Amino acid sequence: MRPQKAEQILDIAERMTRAGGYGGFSFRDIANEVGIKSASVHYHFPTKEDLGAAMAERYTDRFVESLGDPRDENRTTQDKLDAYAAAFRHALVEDDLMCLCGVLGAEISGLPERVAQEAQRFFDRNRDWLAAVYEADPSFASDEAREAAALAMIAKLEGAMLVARAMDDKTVFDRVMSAK
Amino acid sequence: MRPQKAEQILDIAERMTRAGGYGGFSFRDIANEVGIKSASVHYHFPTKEDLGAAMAERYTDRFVESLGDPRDENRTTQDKLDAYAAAFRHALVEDDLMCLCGVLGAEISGLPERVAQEAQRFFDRNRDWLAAVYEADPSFASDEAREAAALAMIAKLEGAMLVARAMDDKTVFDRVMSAK
DNA sequence: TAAGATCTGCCTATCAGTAGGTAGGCTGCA
DNA sequence: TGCAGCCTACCTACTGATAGGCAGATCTTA
Repeated sequence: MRPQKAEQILDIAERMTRAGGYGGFSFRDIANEVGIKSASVHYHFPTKEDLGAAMAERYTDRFVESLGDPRDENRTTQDKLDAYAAAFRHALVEDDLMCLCGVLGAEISGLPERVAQEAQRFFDRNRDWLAAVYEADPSFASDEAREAAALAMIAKLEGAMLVARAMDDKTVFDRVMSAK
Repeated sequence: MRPQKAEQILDIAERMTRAGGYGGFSFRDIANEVGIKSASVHYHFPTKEDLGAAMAERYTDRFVESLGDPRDENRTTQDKLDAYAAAFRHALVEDDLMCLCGVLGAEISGLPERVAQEAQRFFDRNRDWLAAVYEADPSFASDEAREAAALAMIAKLEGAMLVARAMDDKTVFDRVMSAK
């Protein structure tokens, strides 16, 4: 288990990053909010890259874990897909923030290596989860088709979040998701 | 007309922003590449907000202008939509960069006001262009339906770009766009 | 069980580097 | 002569990061 203070630091860094990107937080910003000095933040996370990678790793693990088992036979495929979309919707509407790895993905070539790797892992894990869900759908004939559908679903959701935030209109998300 | 040097400055700022976000360029970065001093960049664009807003404005104007007339009767609806998707594809594959306003949209709450406004204008203009294209499609019964379809198209394209870059795999874009 | 050693979590102080931004001067061209 | 365009030189504020120290908890061992 990570110390409570470290979790608190990650909470704040995550919120600031989801609002303004990887450059949107500094060790001093975080320290001020936690109520410690910036040098003490370095005690928990030696470098900004360490902090960024830990933040993205935790986000991905939590997110994928919240989705549950993609092969759970007690839930329909549609239920799982609805729950998947609801996870994104929650991040946008409840948190009033962008998806962390969506933000990081947008500025990926400006990120430290390990942060970029963790951001990439989010999308790999999401694709795998959705592709596993689609295994129960006989209308998909191949792994390639399932993977393409998975990527399309992720893209639509990330895009819907991004556009909703950019246009400063959260109804955009629902309109995109229910468009024919 | 803007002086040639100012255009060059915007070119470099745009490329750097599309790679690493609004925080991904500095006046010094740009000055070094242009071959002048950072103080001279301030001569052309007094503040970073001025530069950022001009960059986003130029990007939007060029992009929308390249799309042509959405009500042009010499082109089919499908042709126009294909050309629209191709414009995004070009930005990703040819430039090897994210959409400028996609990046800005992702970090929108951390942007200076006028830059955020220009980013928003990109999406407004795109929505209007697509909605106008859909006017020729009788399967859309209302302005609301056309607007929803327009937003869904933008979201899918921005999302496809974002995911393709985050996963460091440009084939993702085509797979998303051709998924059933 | 007492004494010493070590660990945790924070502090102060400071660093070199970079950020955006400004004042004022030089140069060459219309 | 005037001004566009660039320069030098500088500013303040902030960046991530490091060194060294200190109080208190915890562990070790004689």
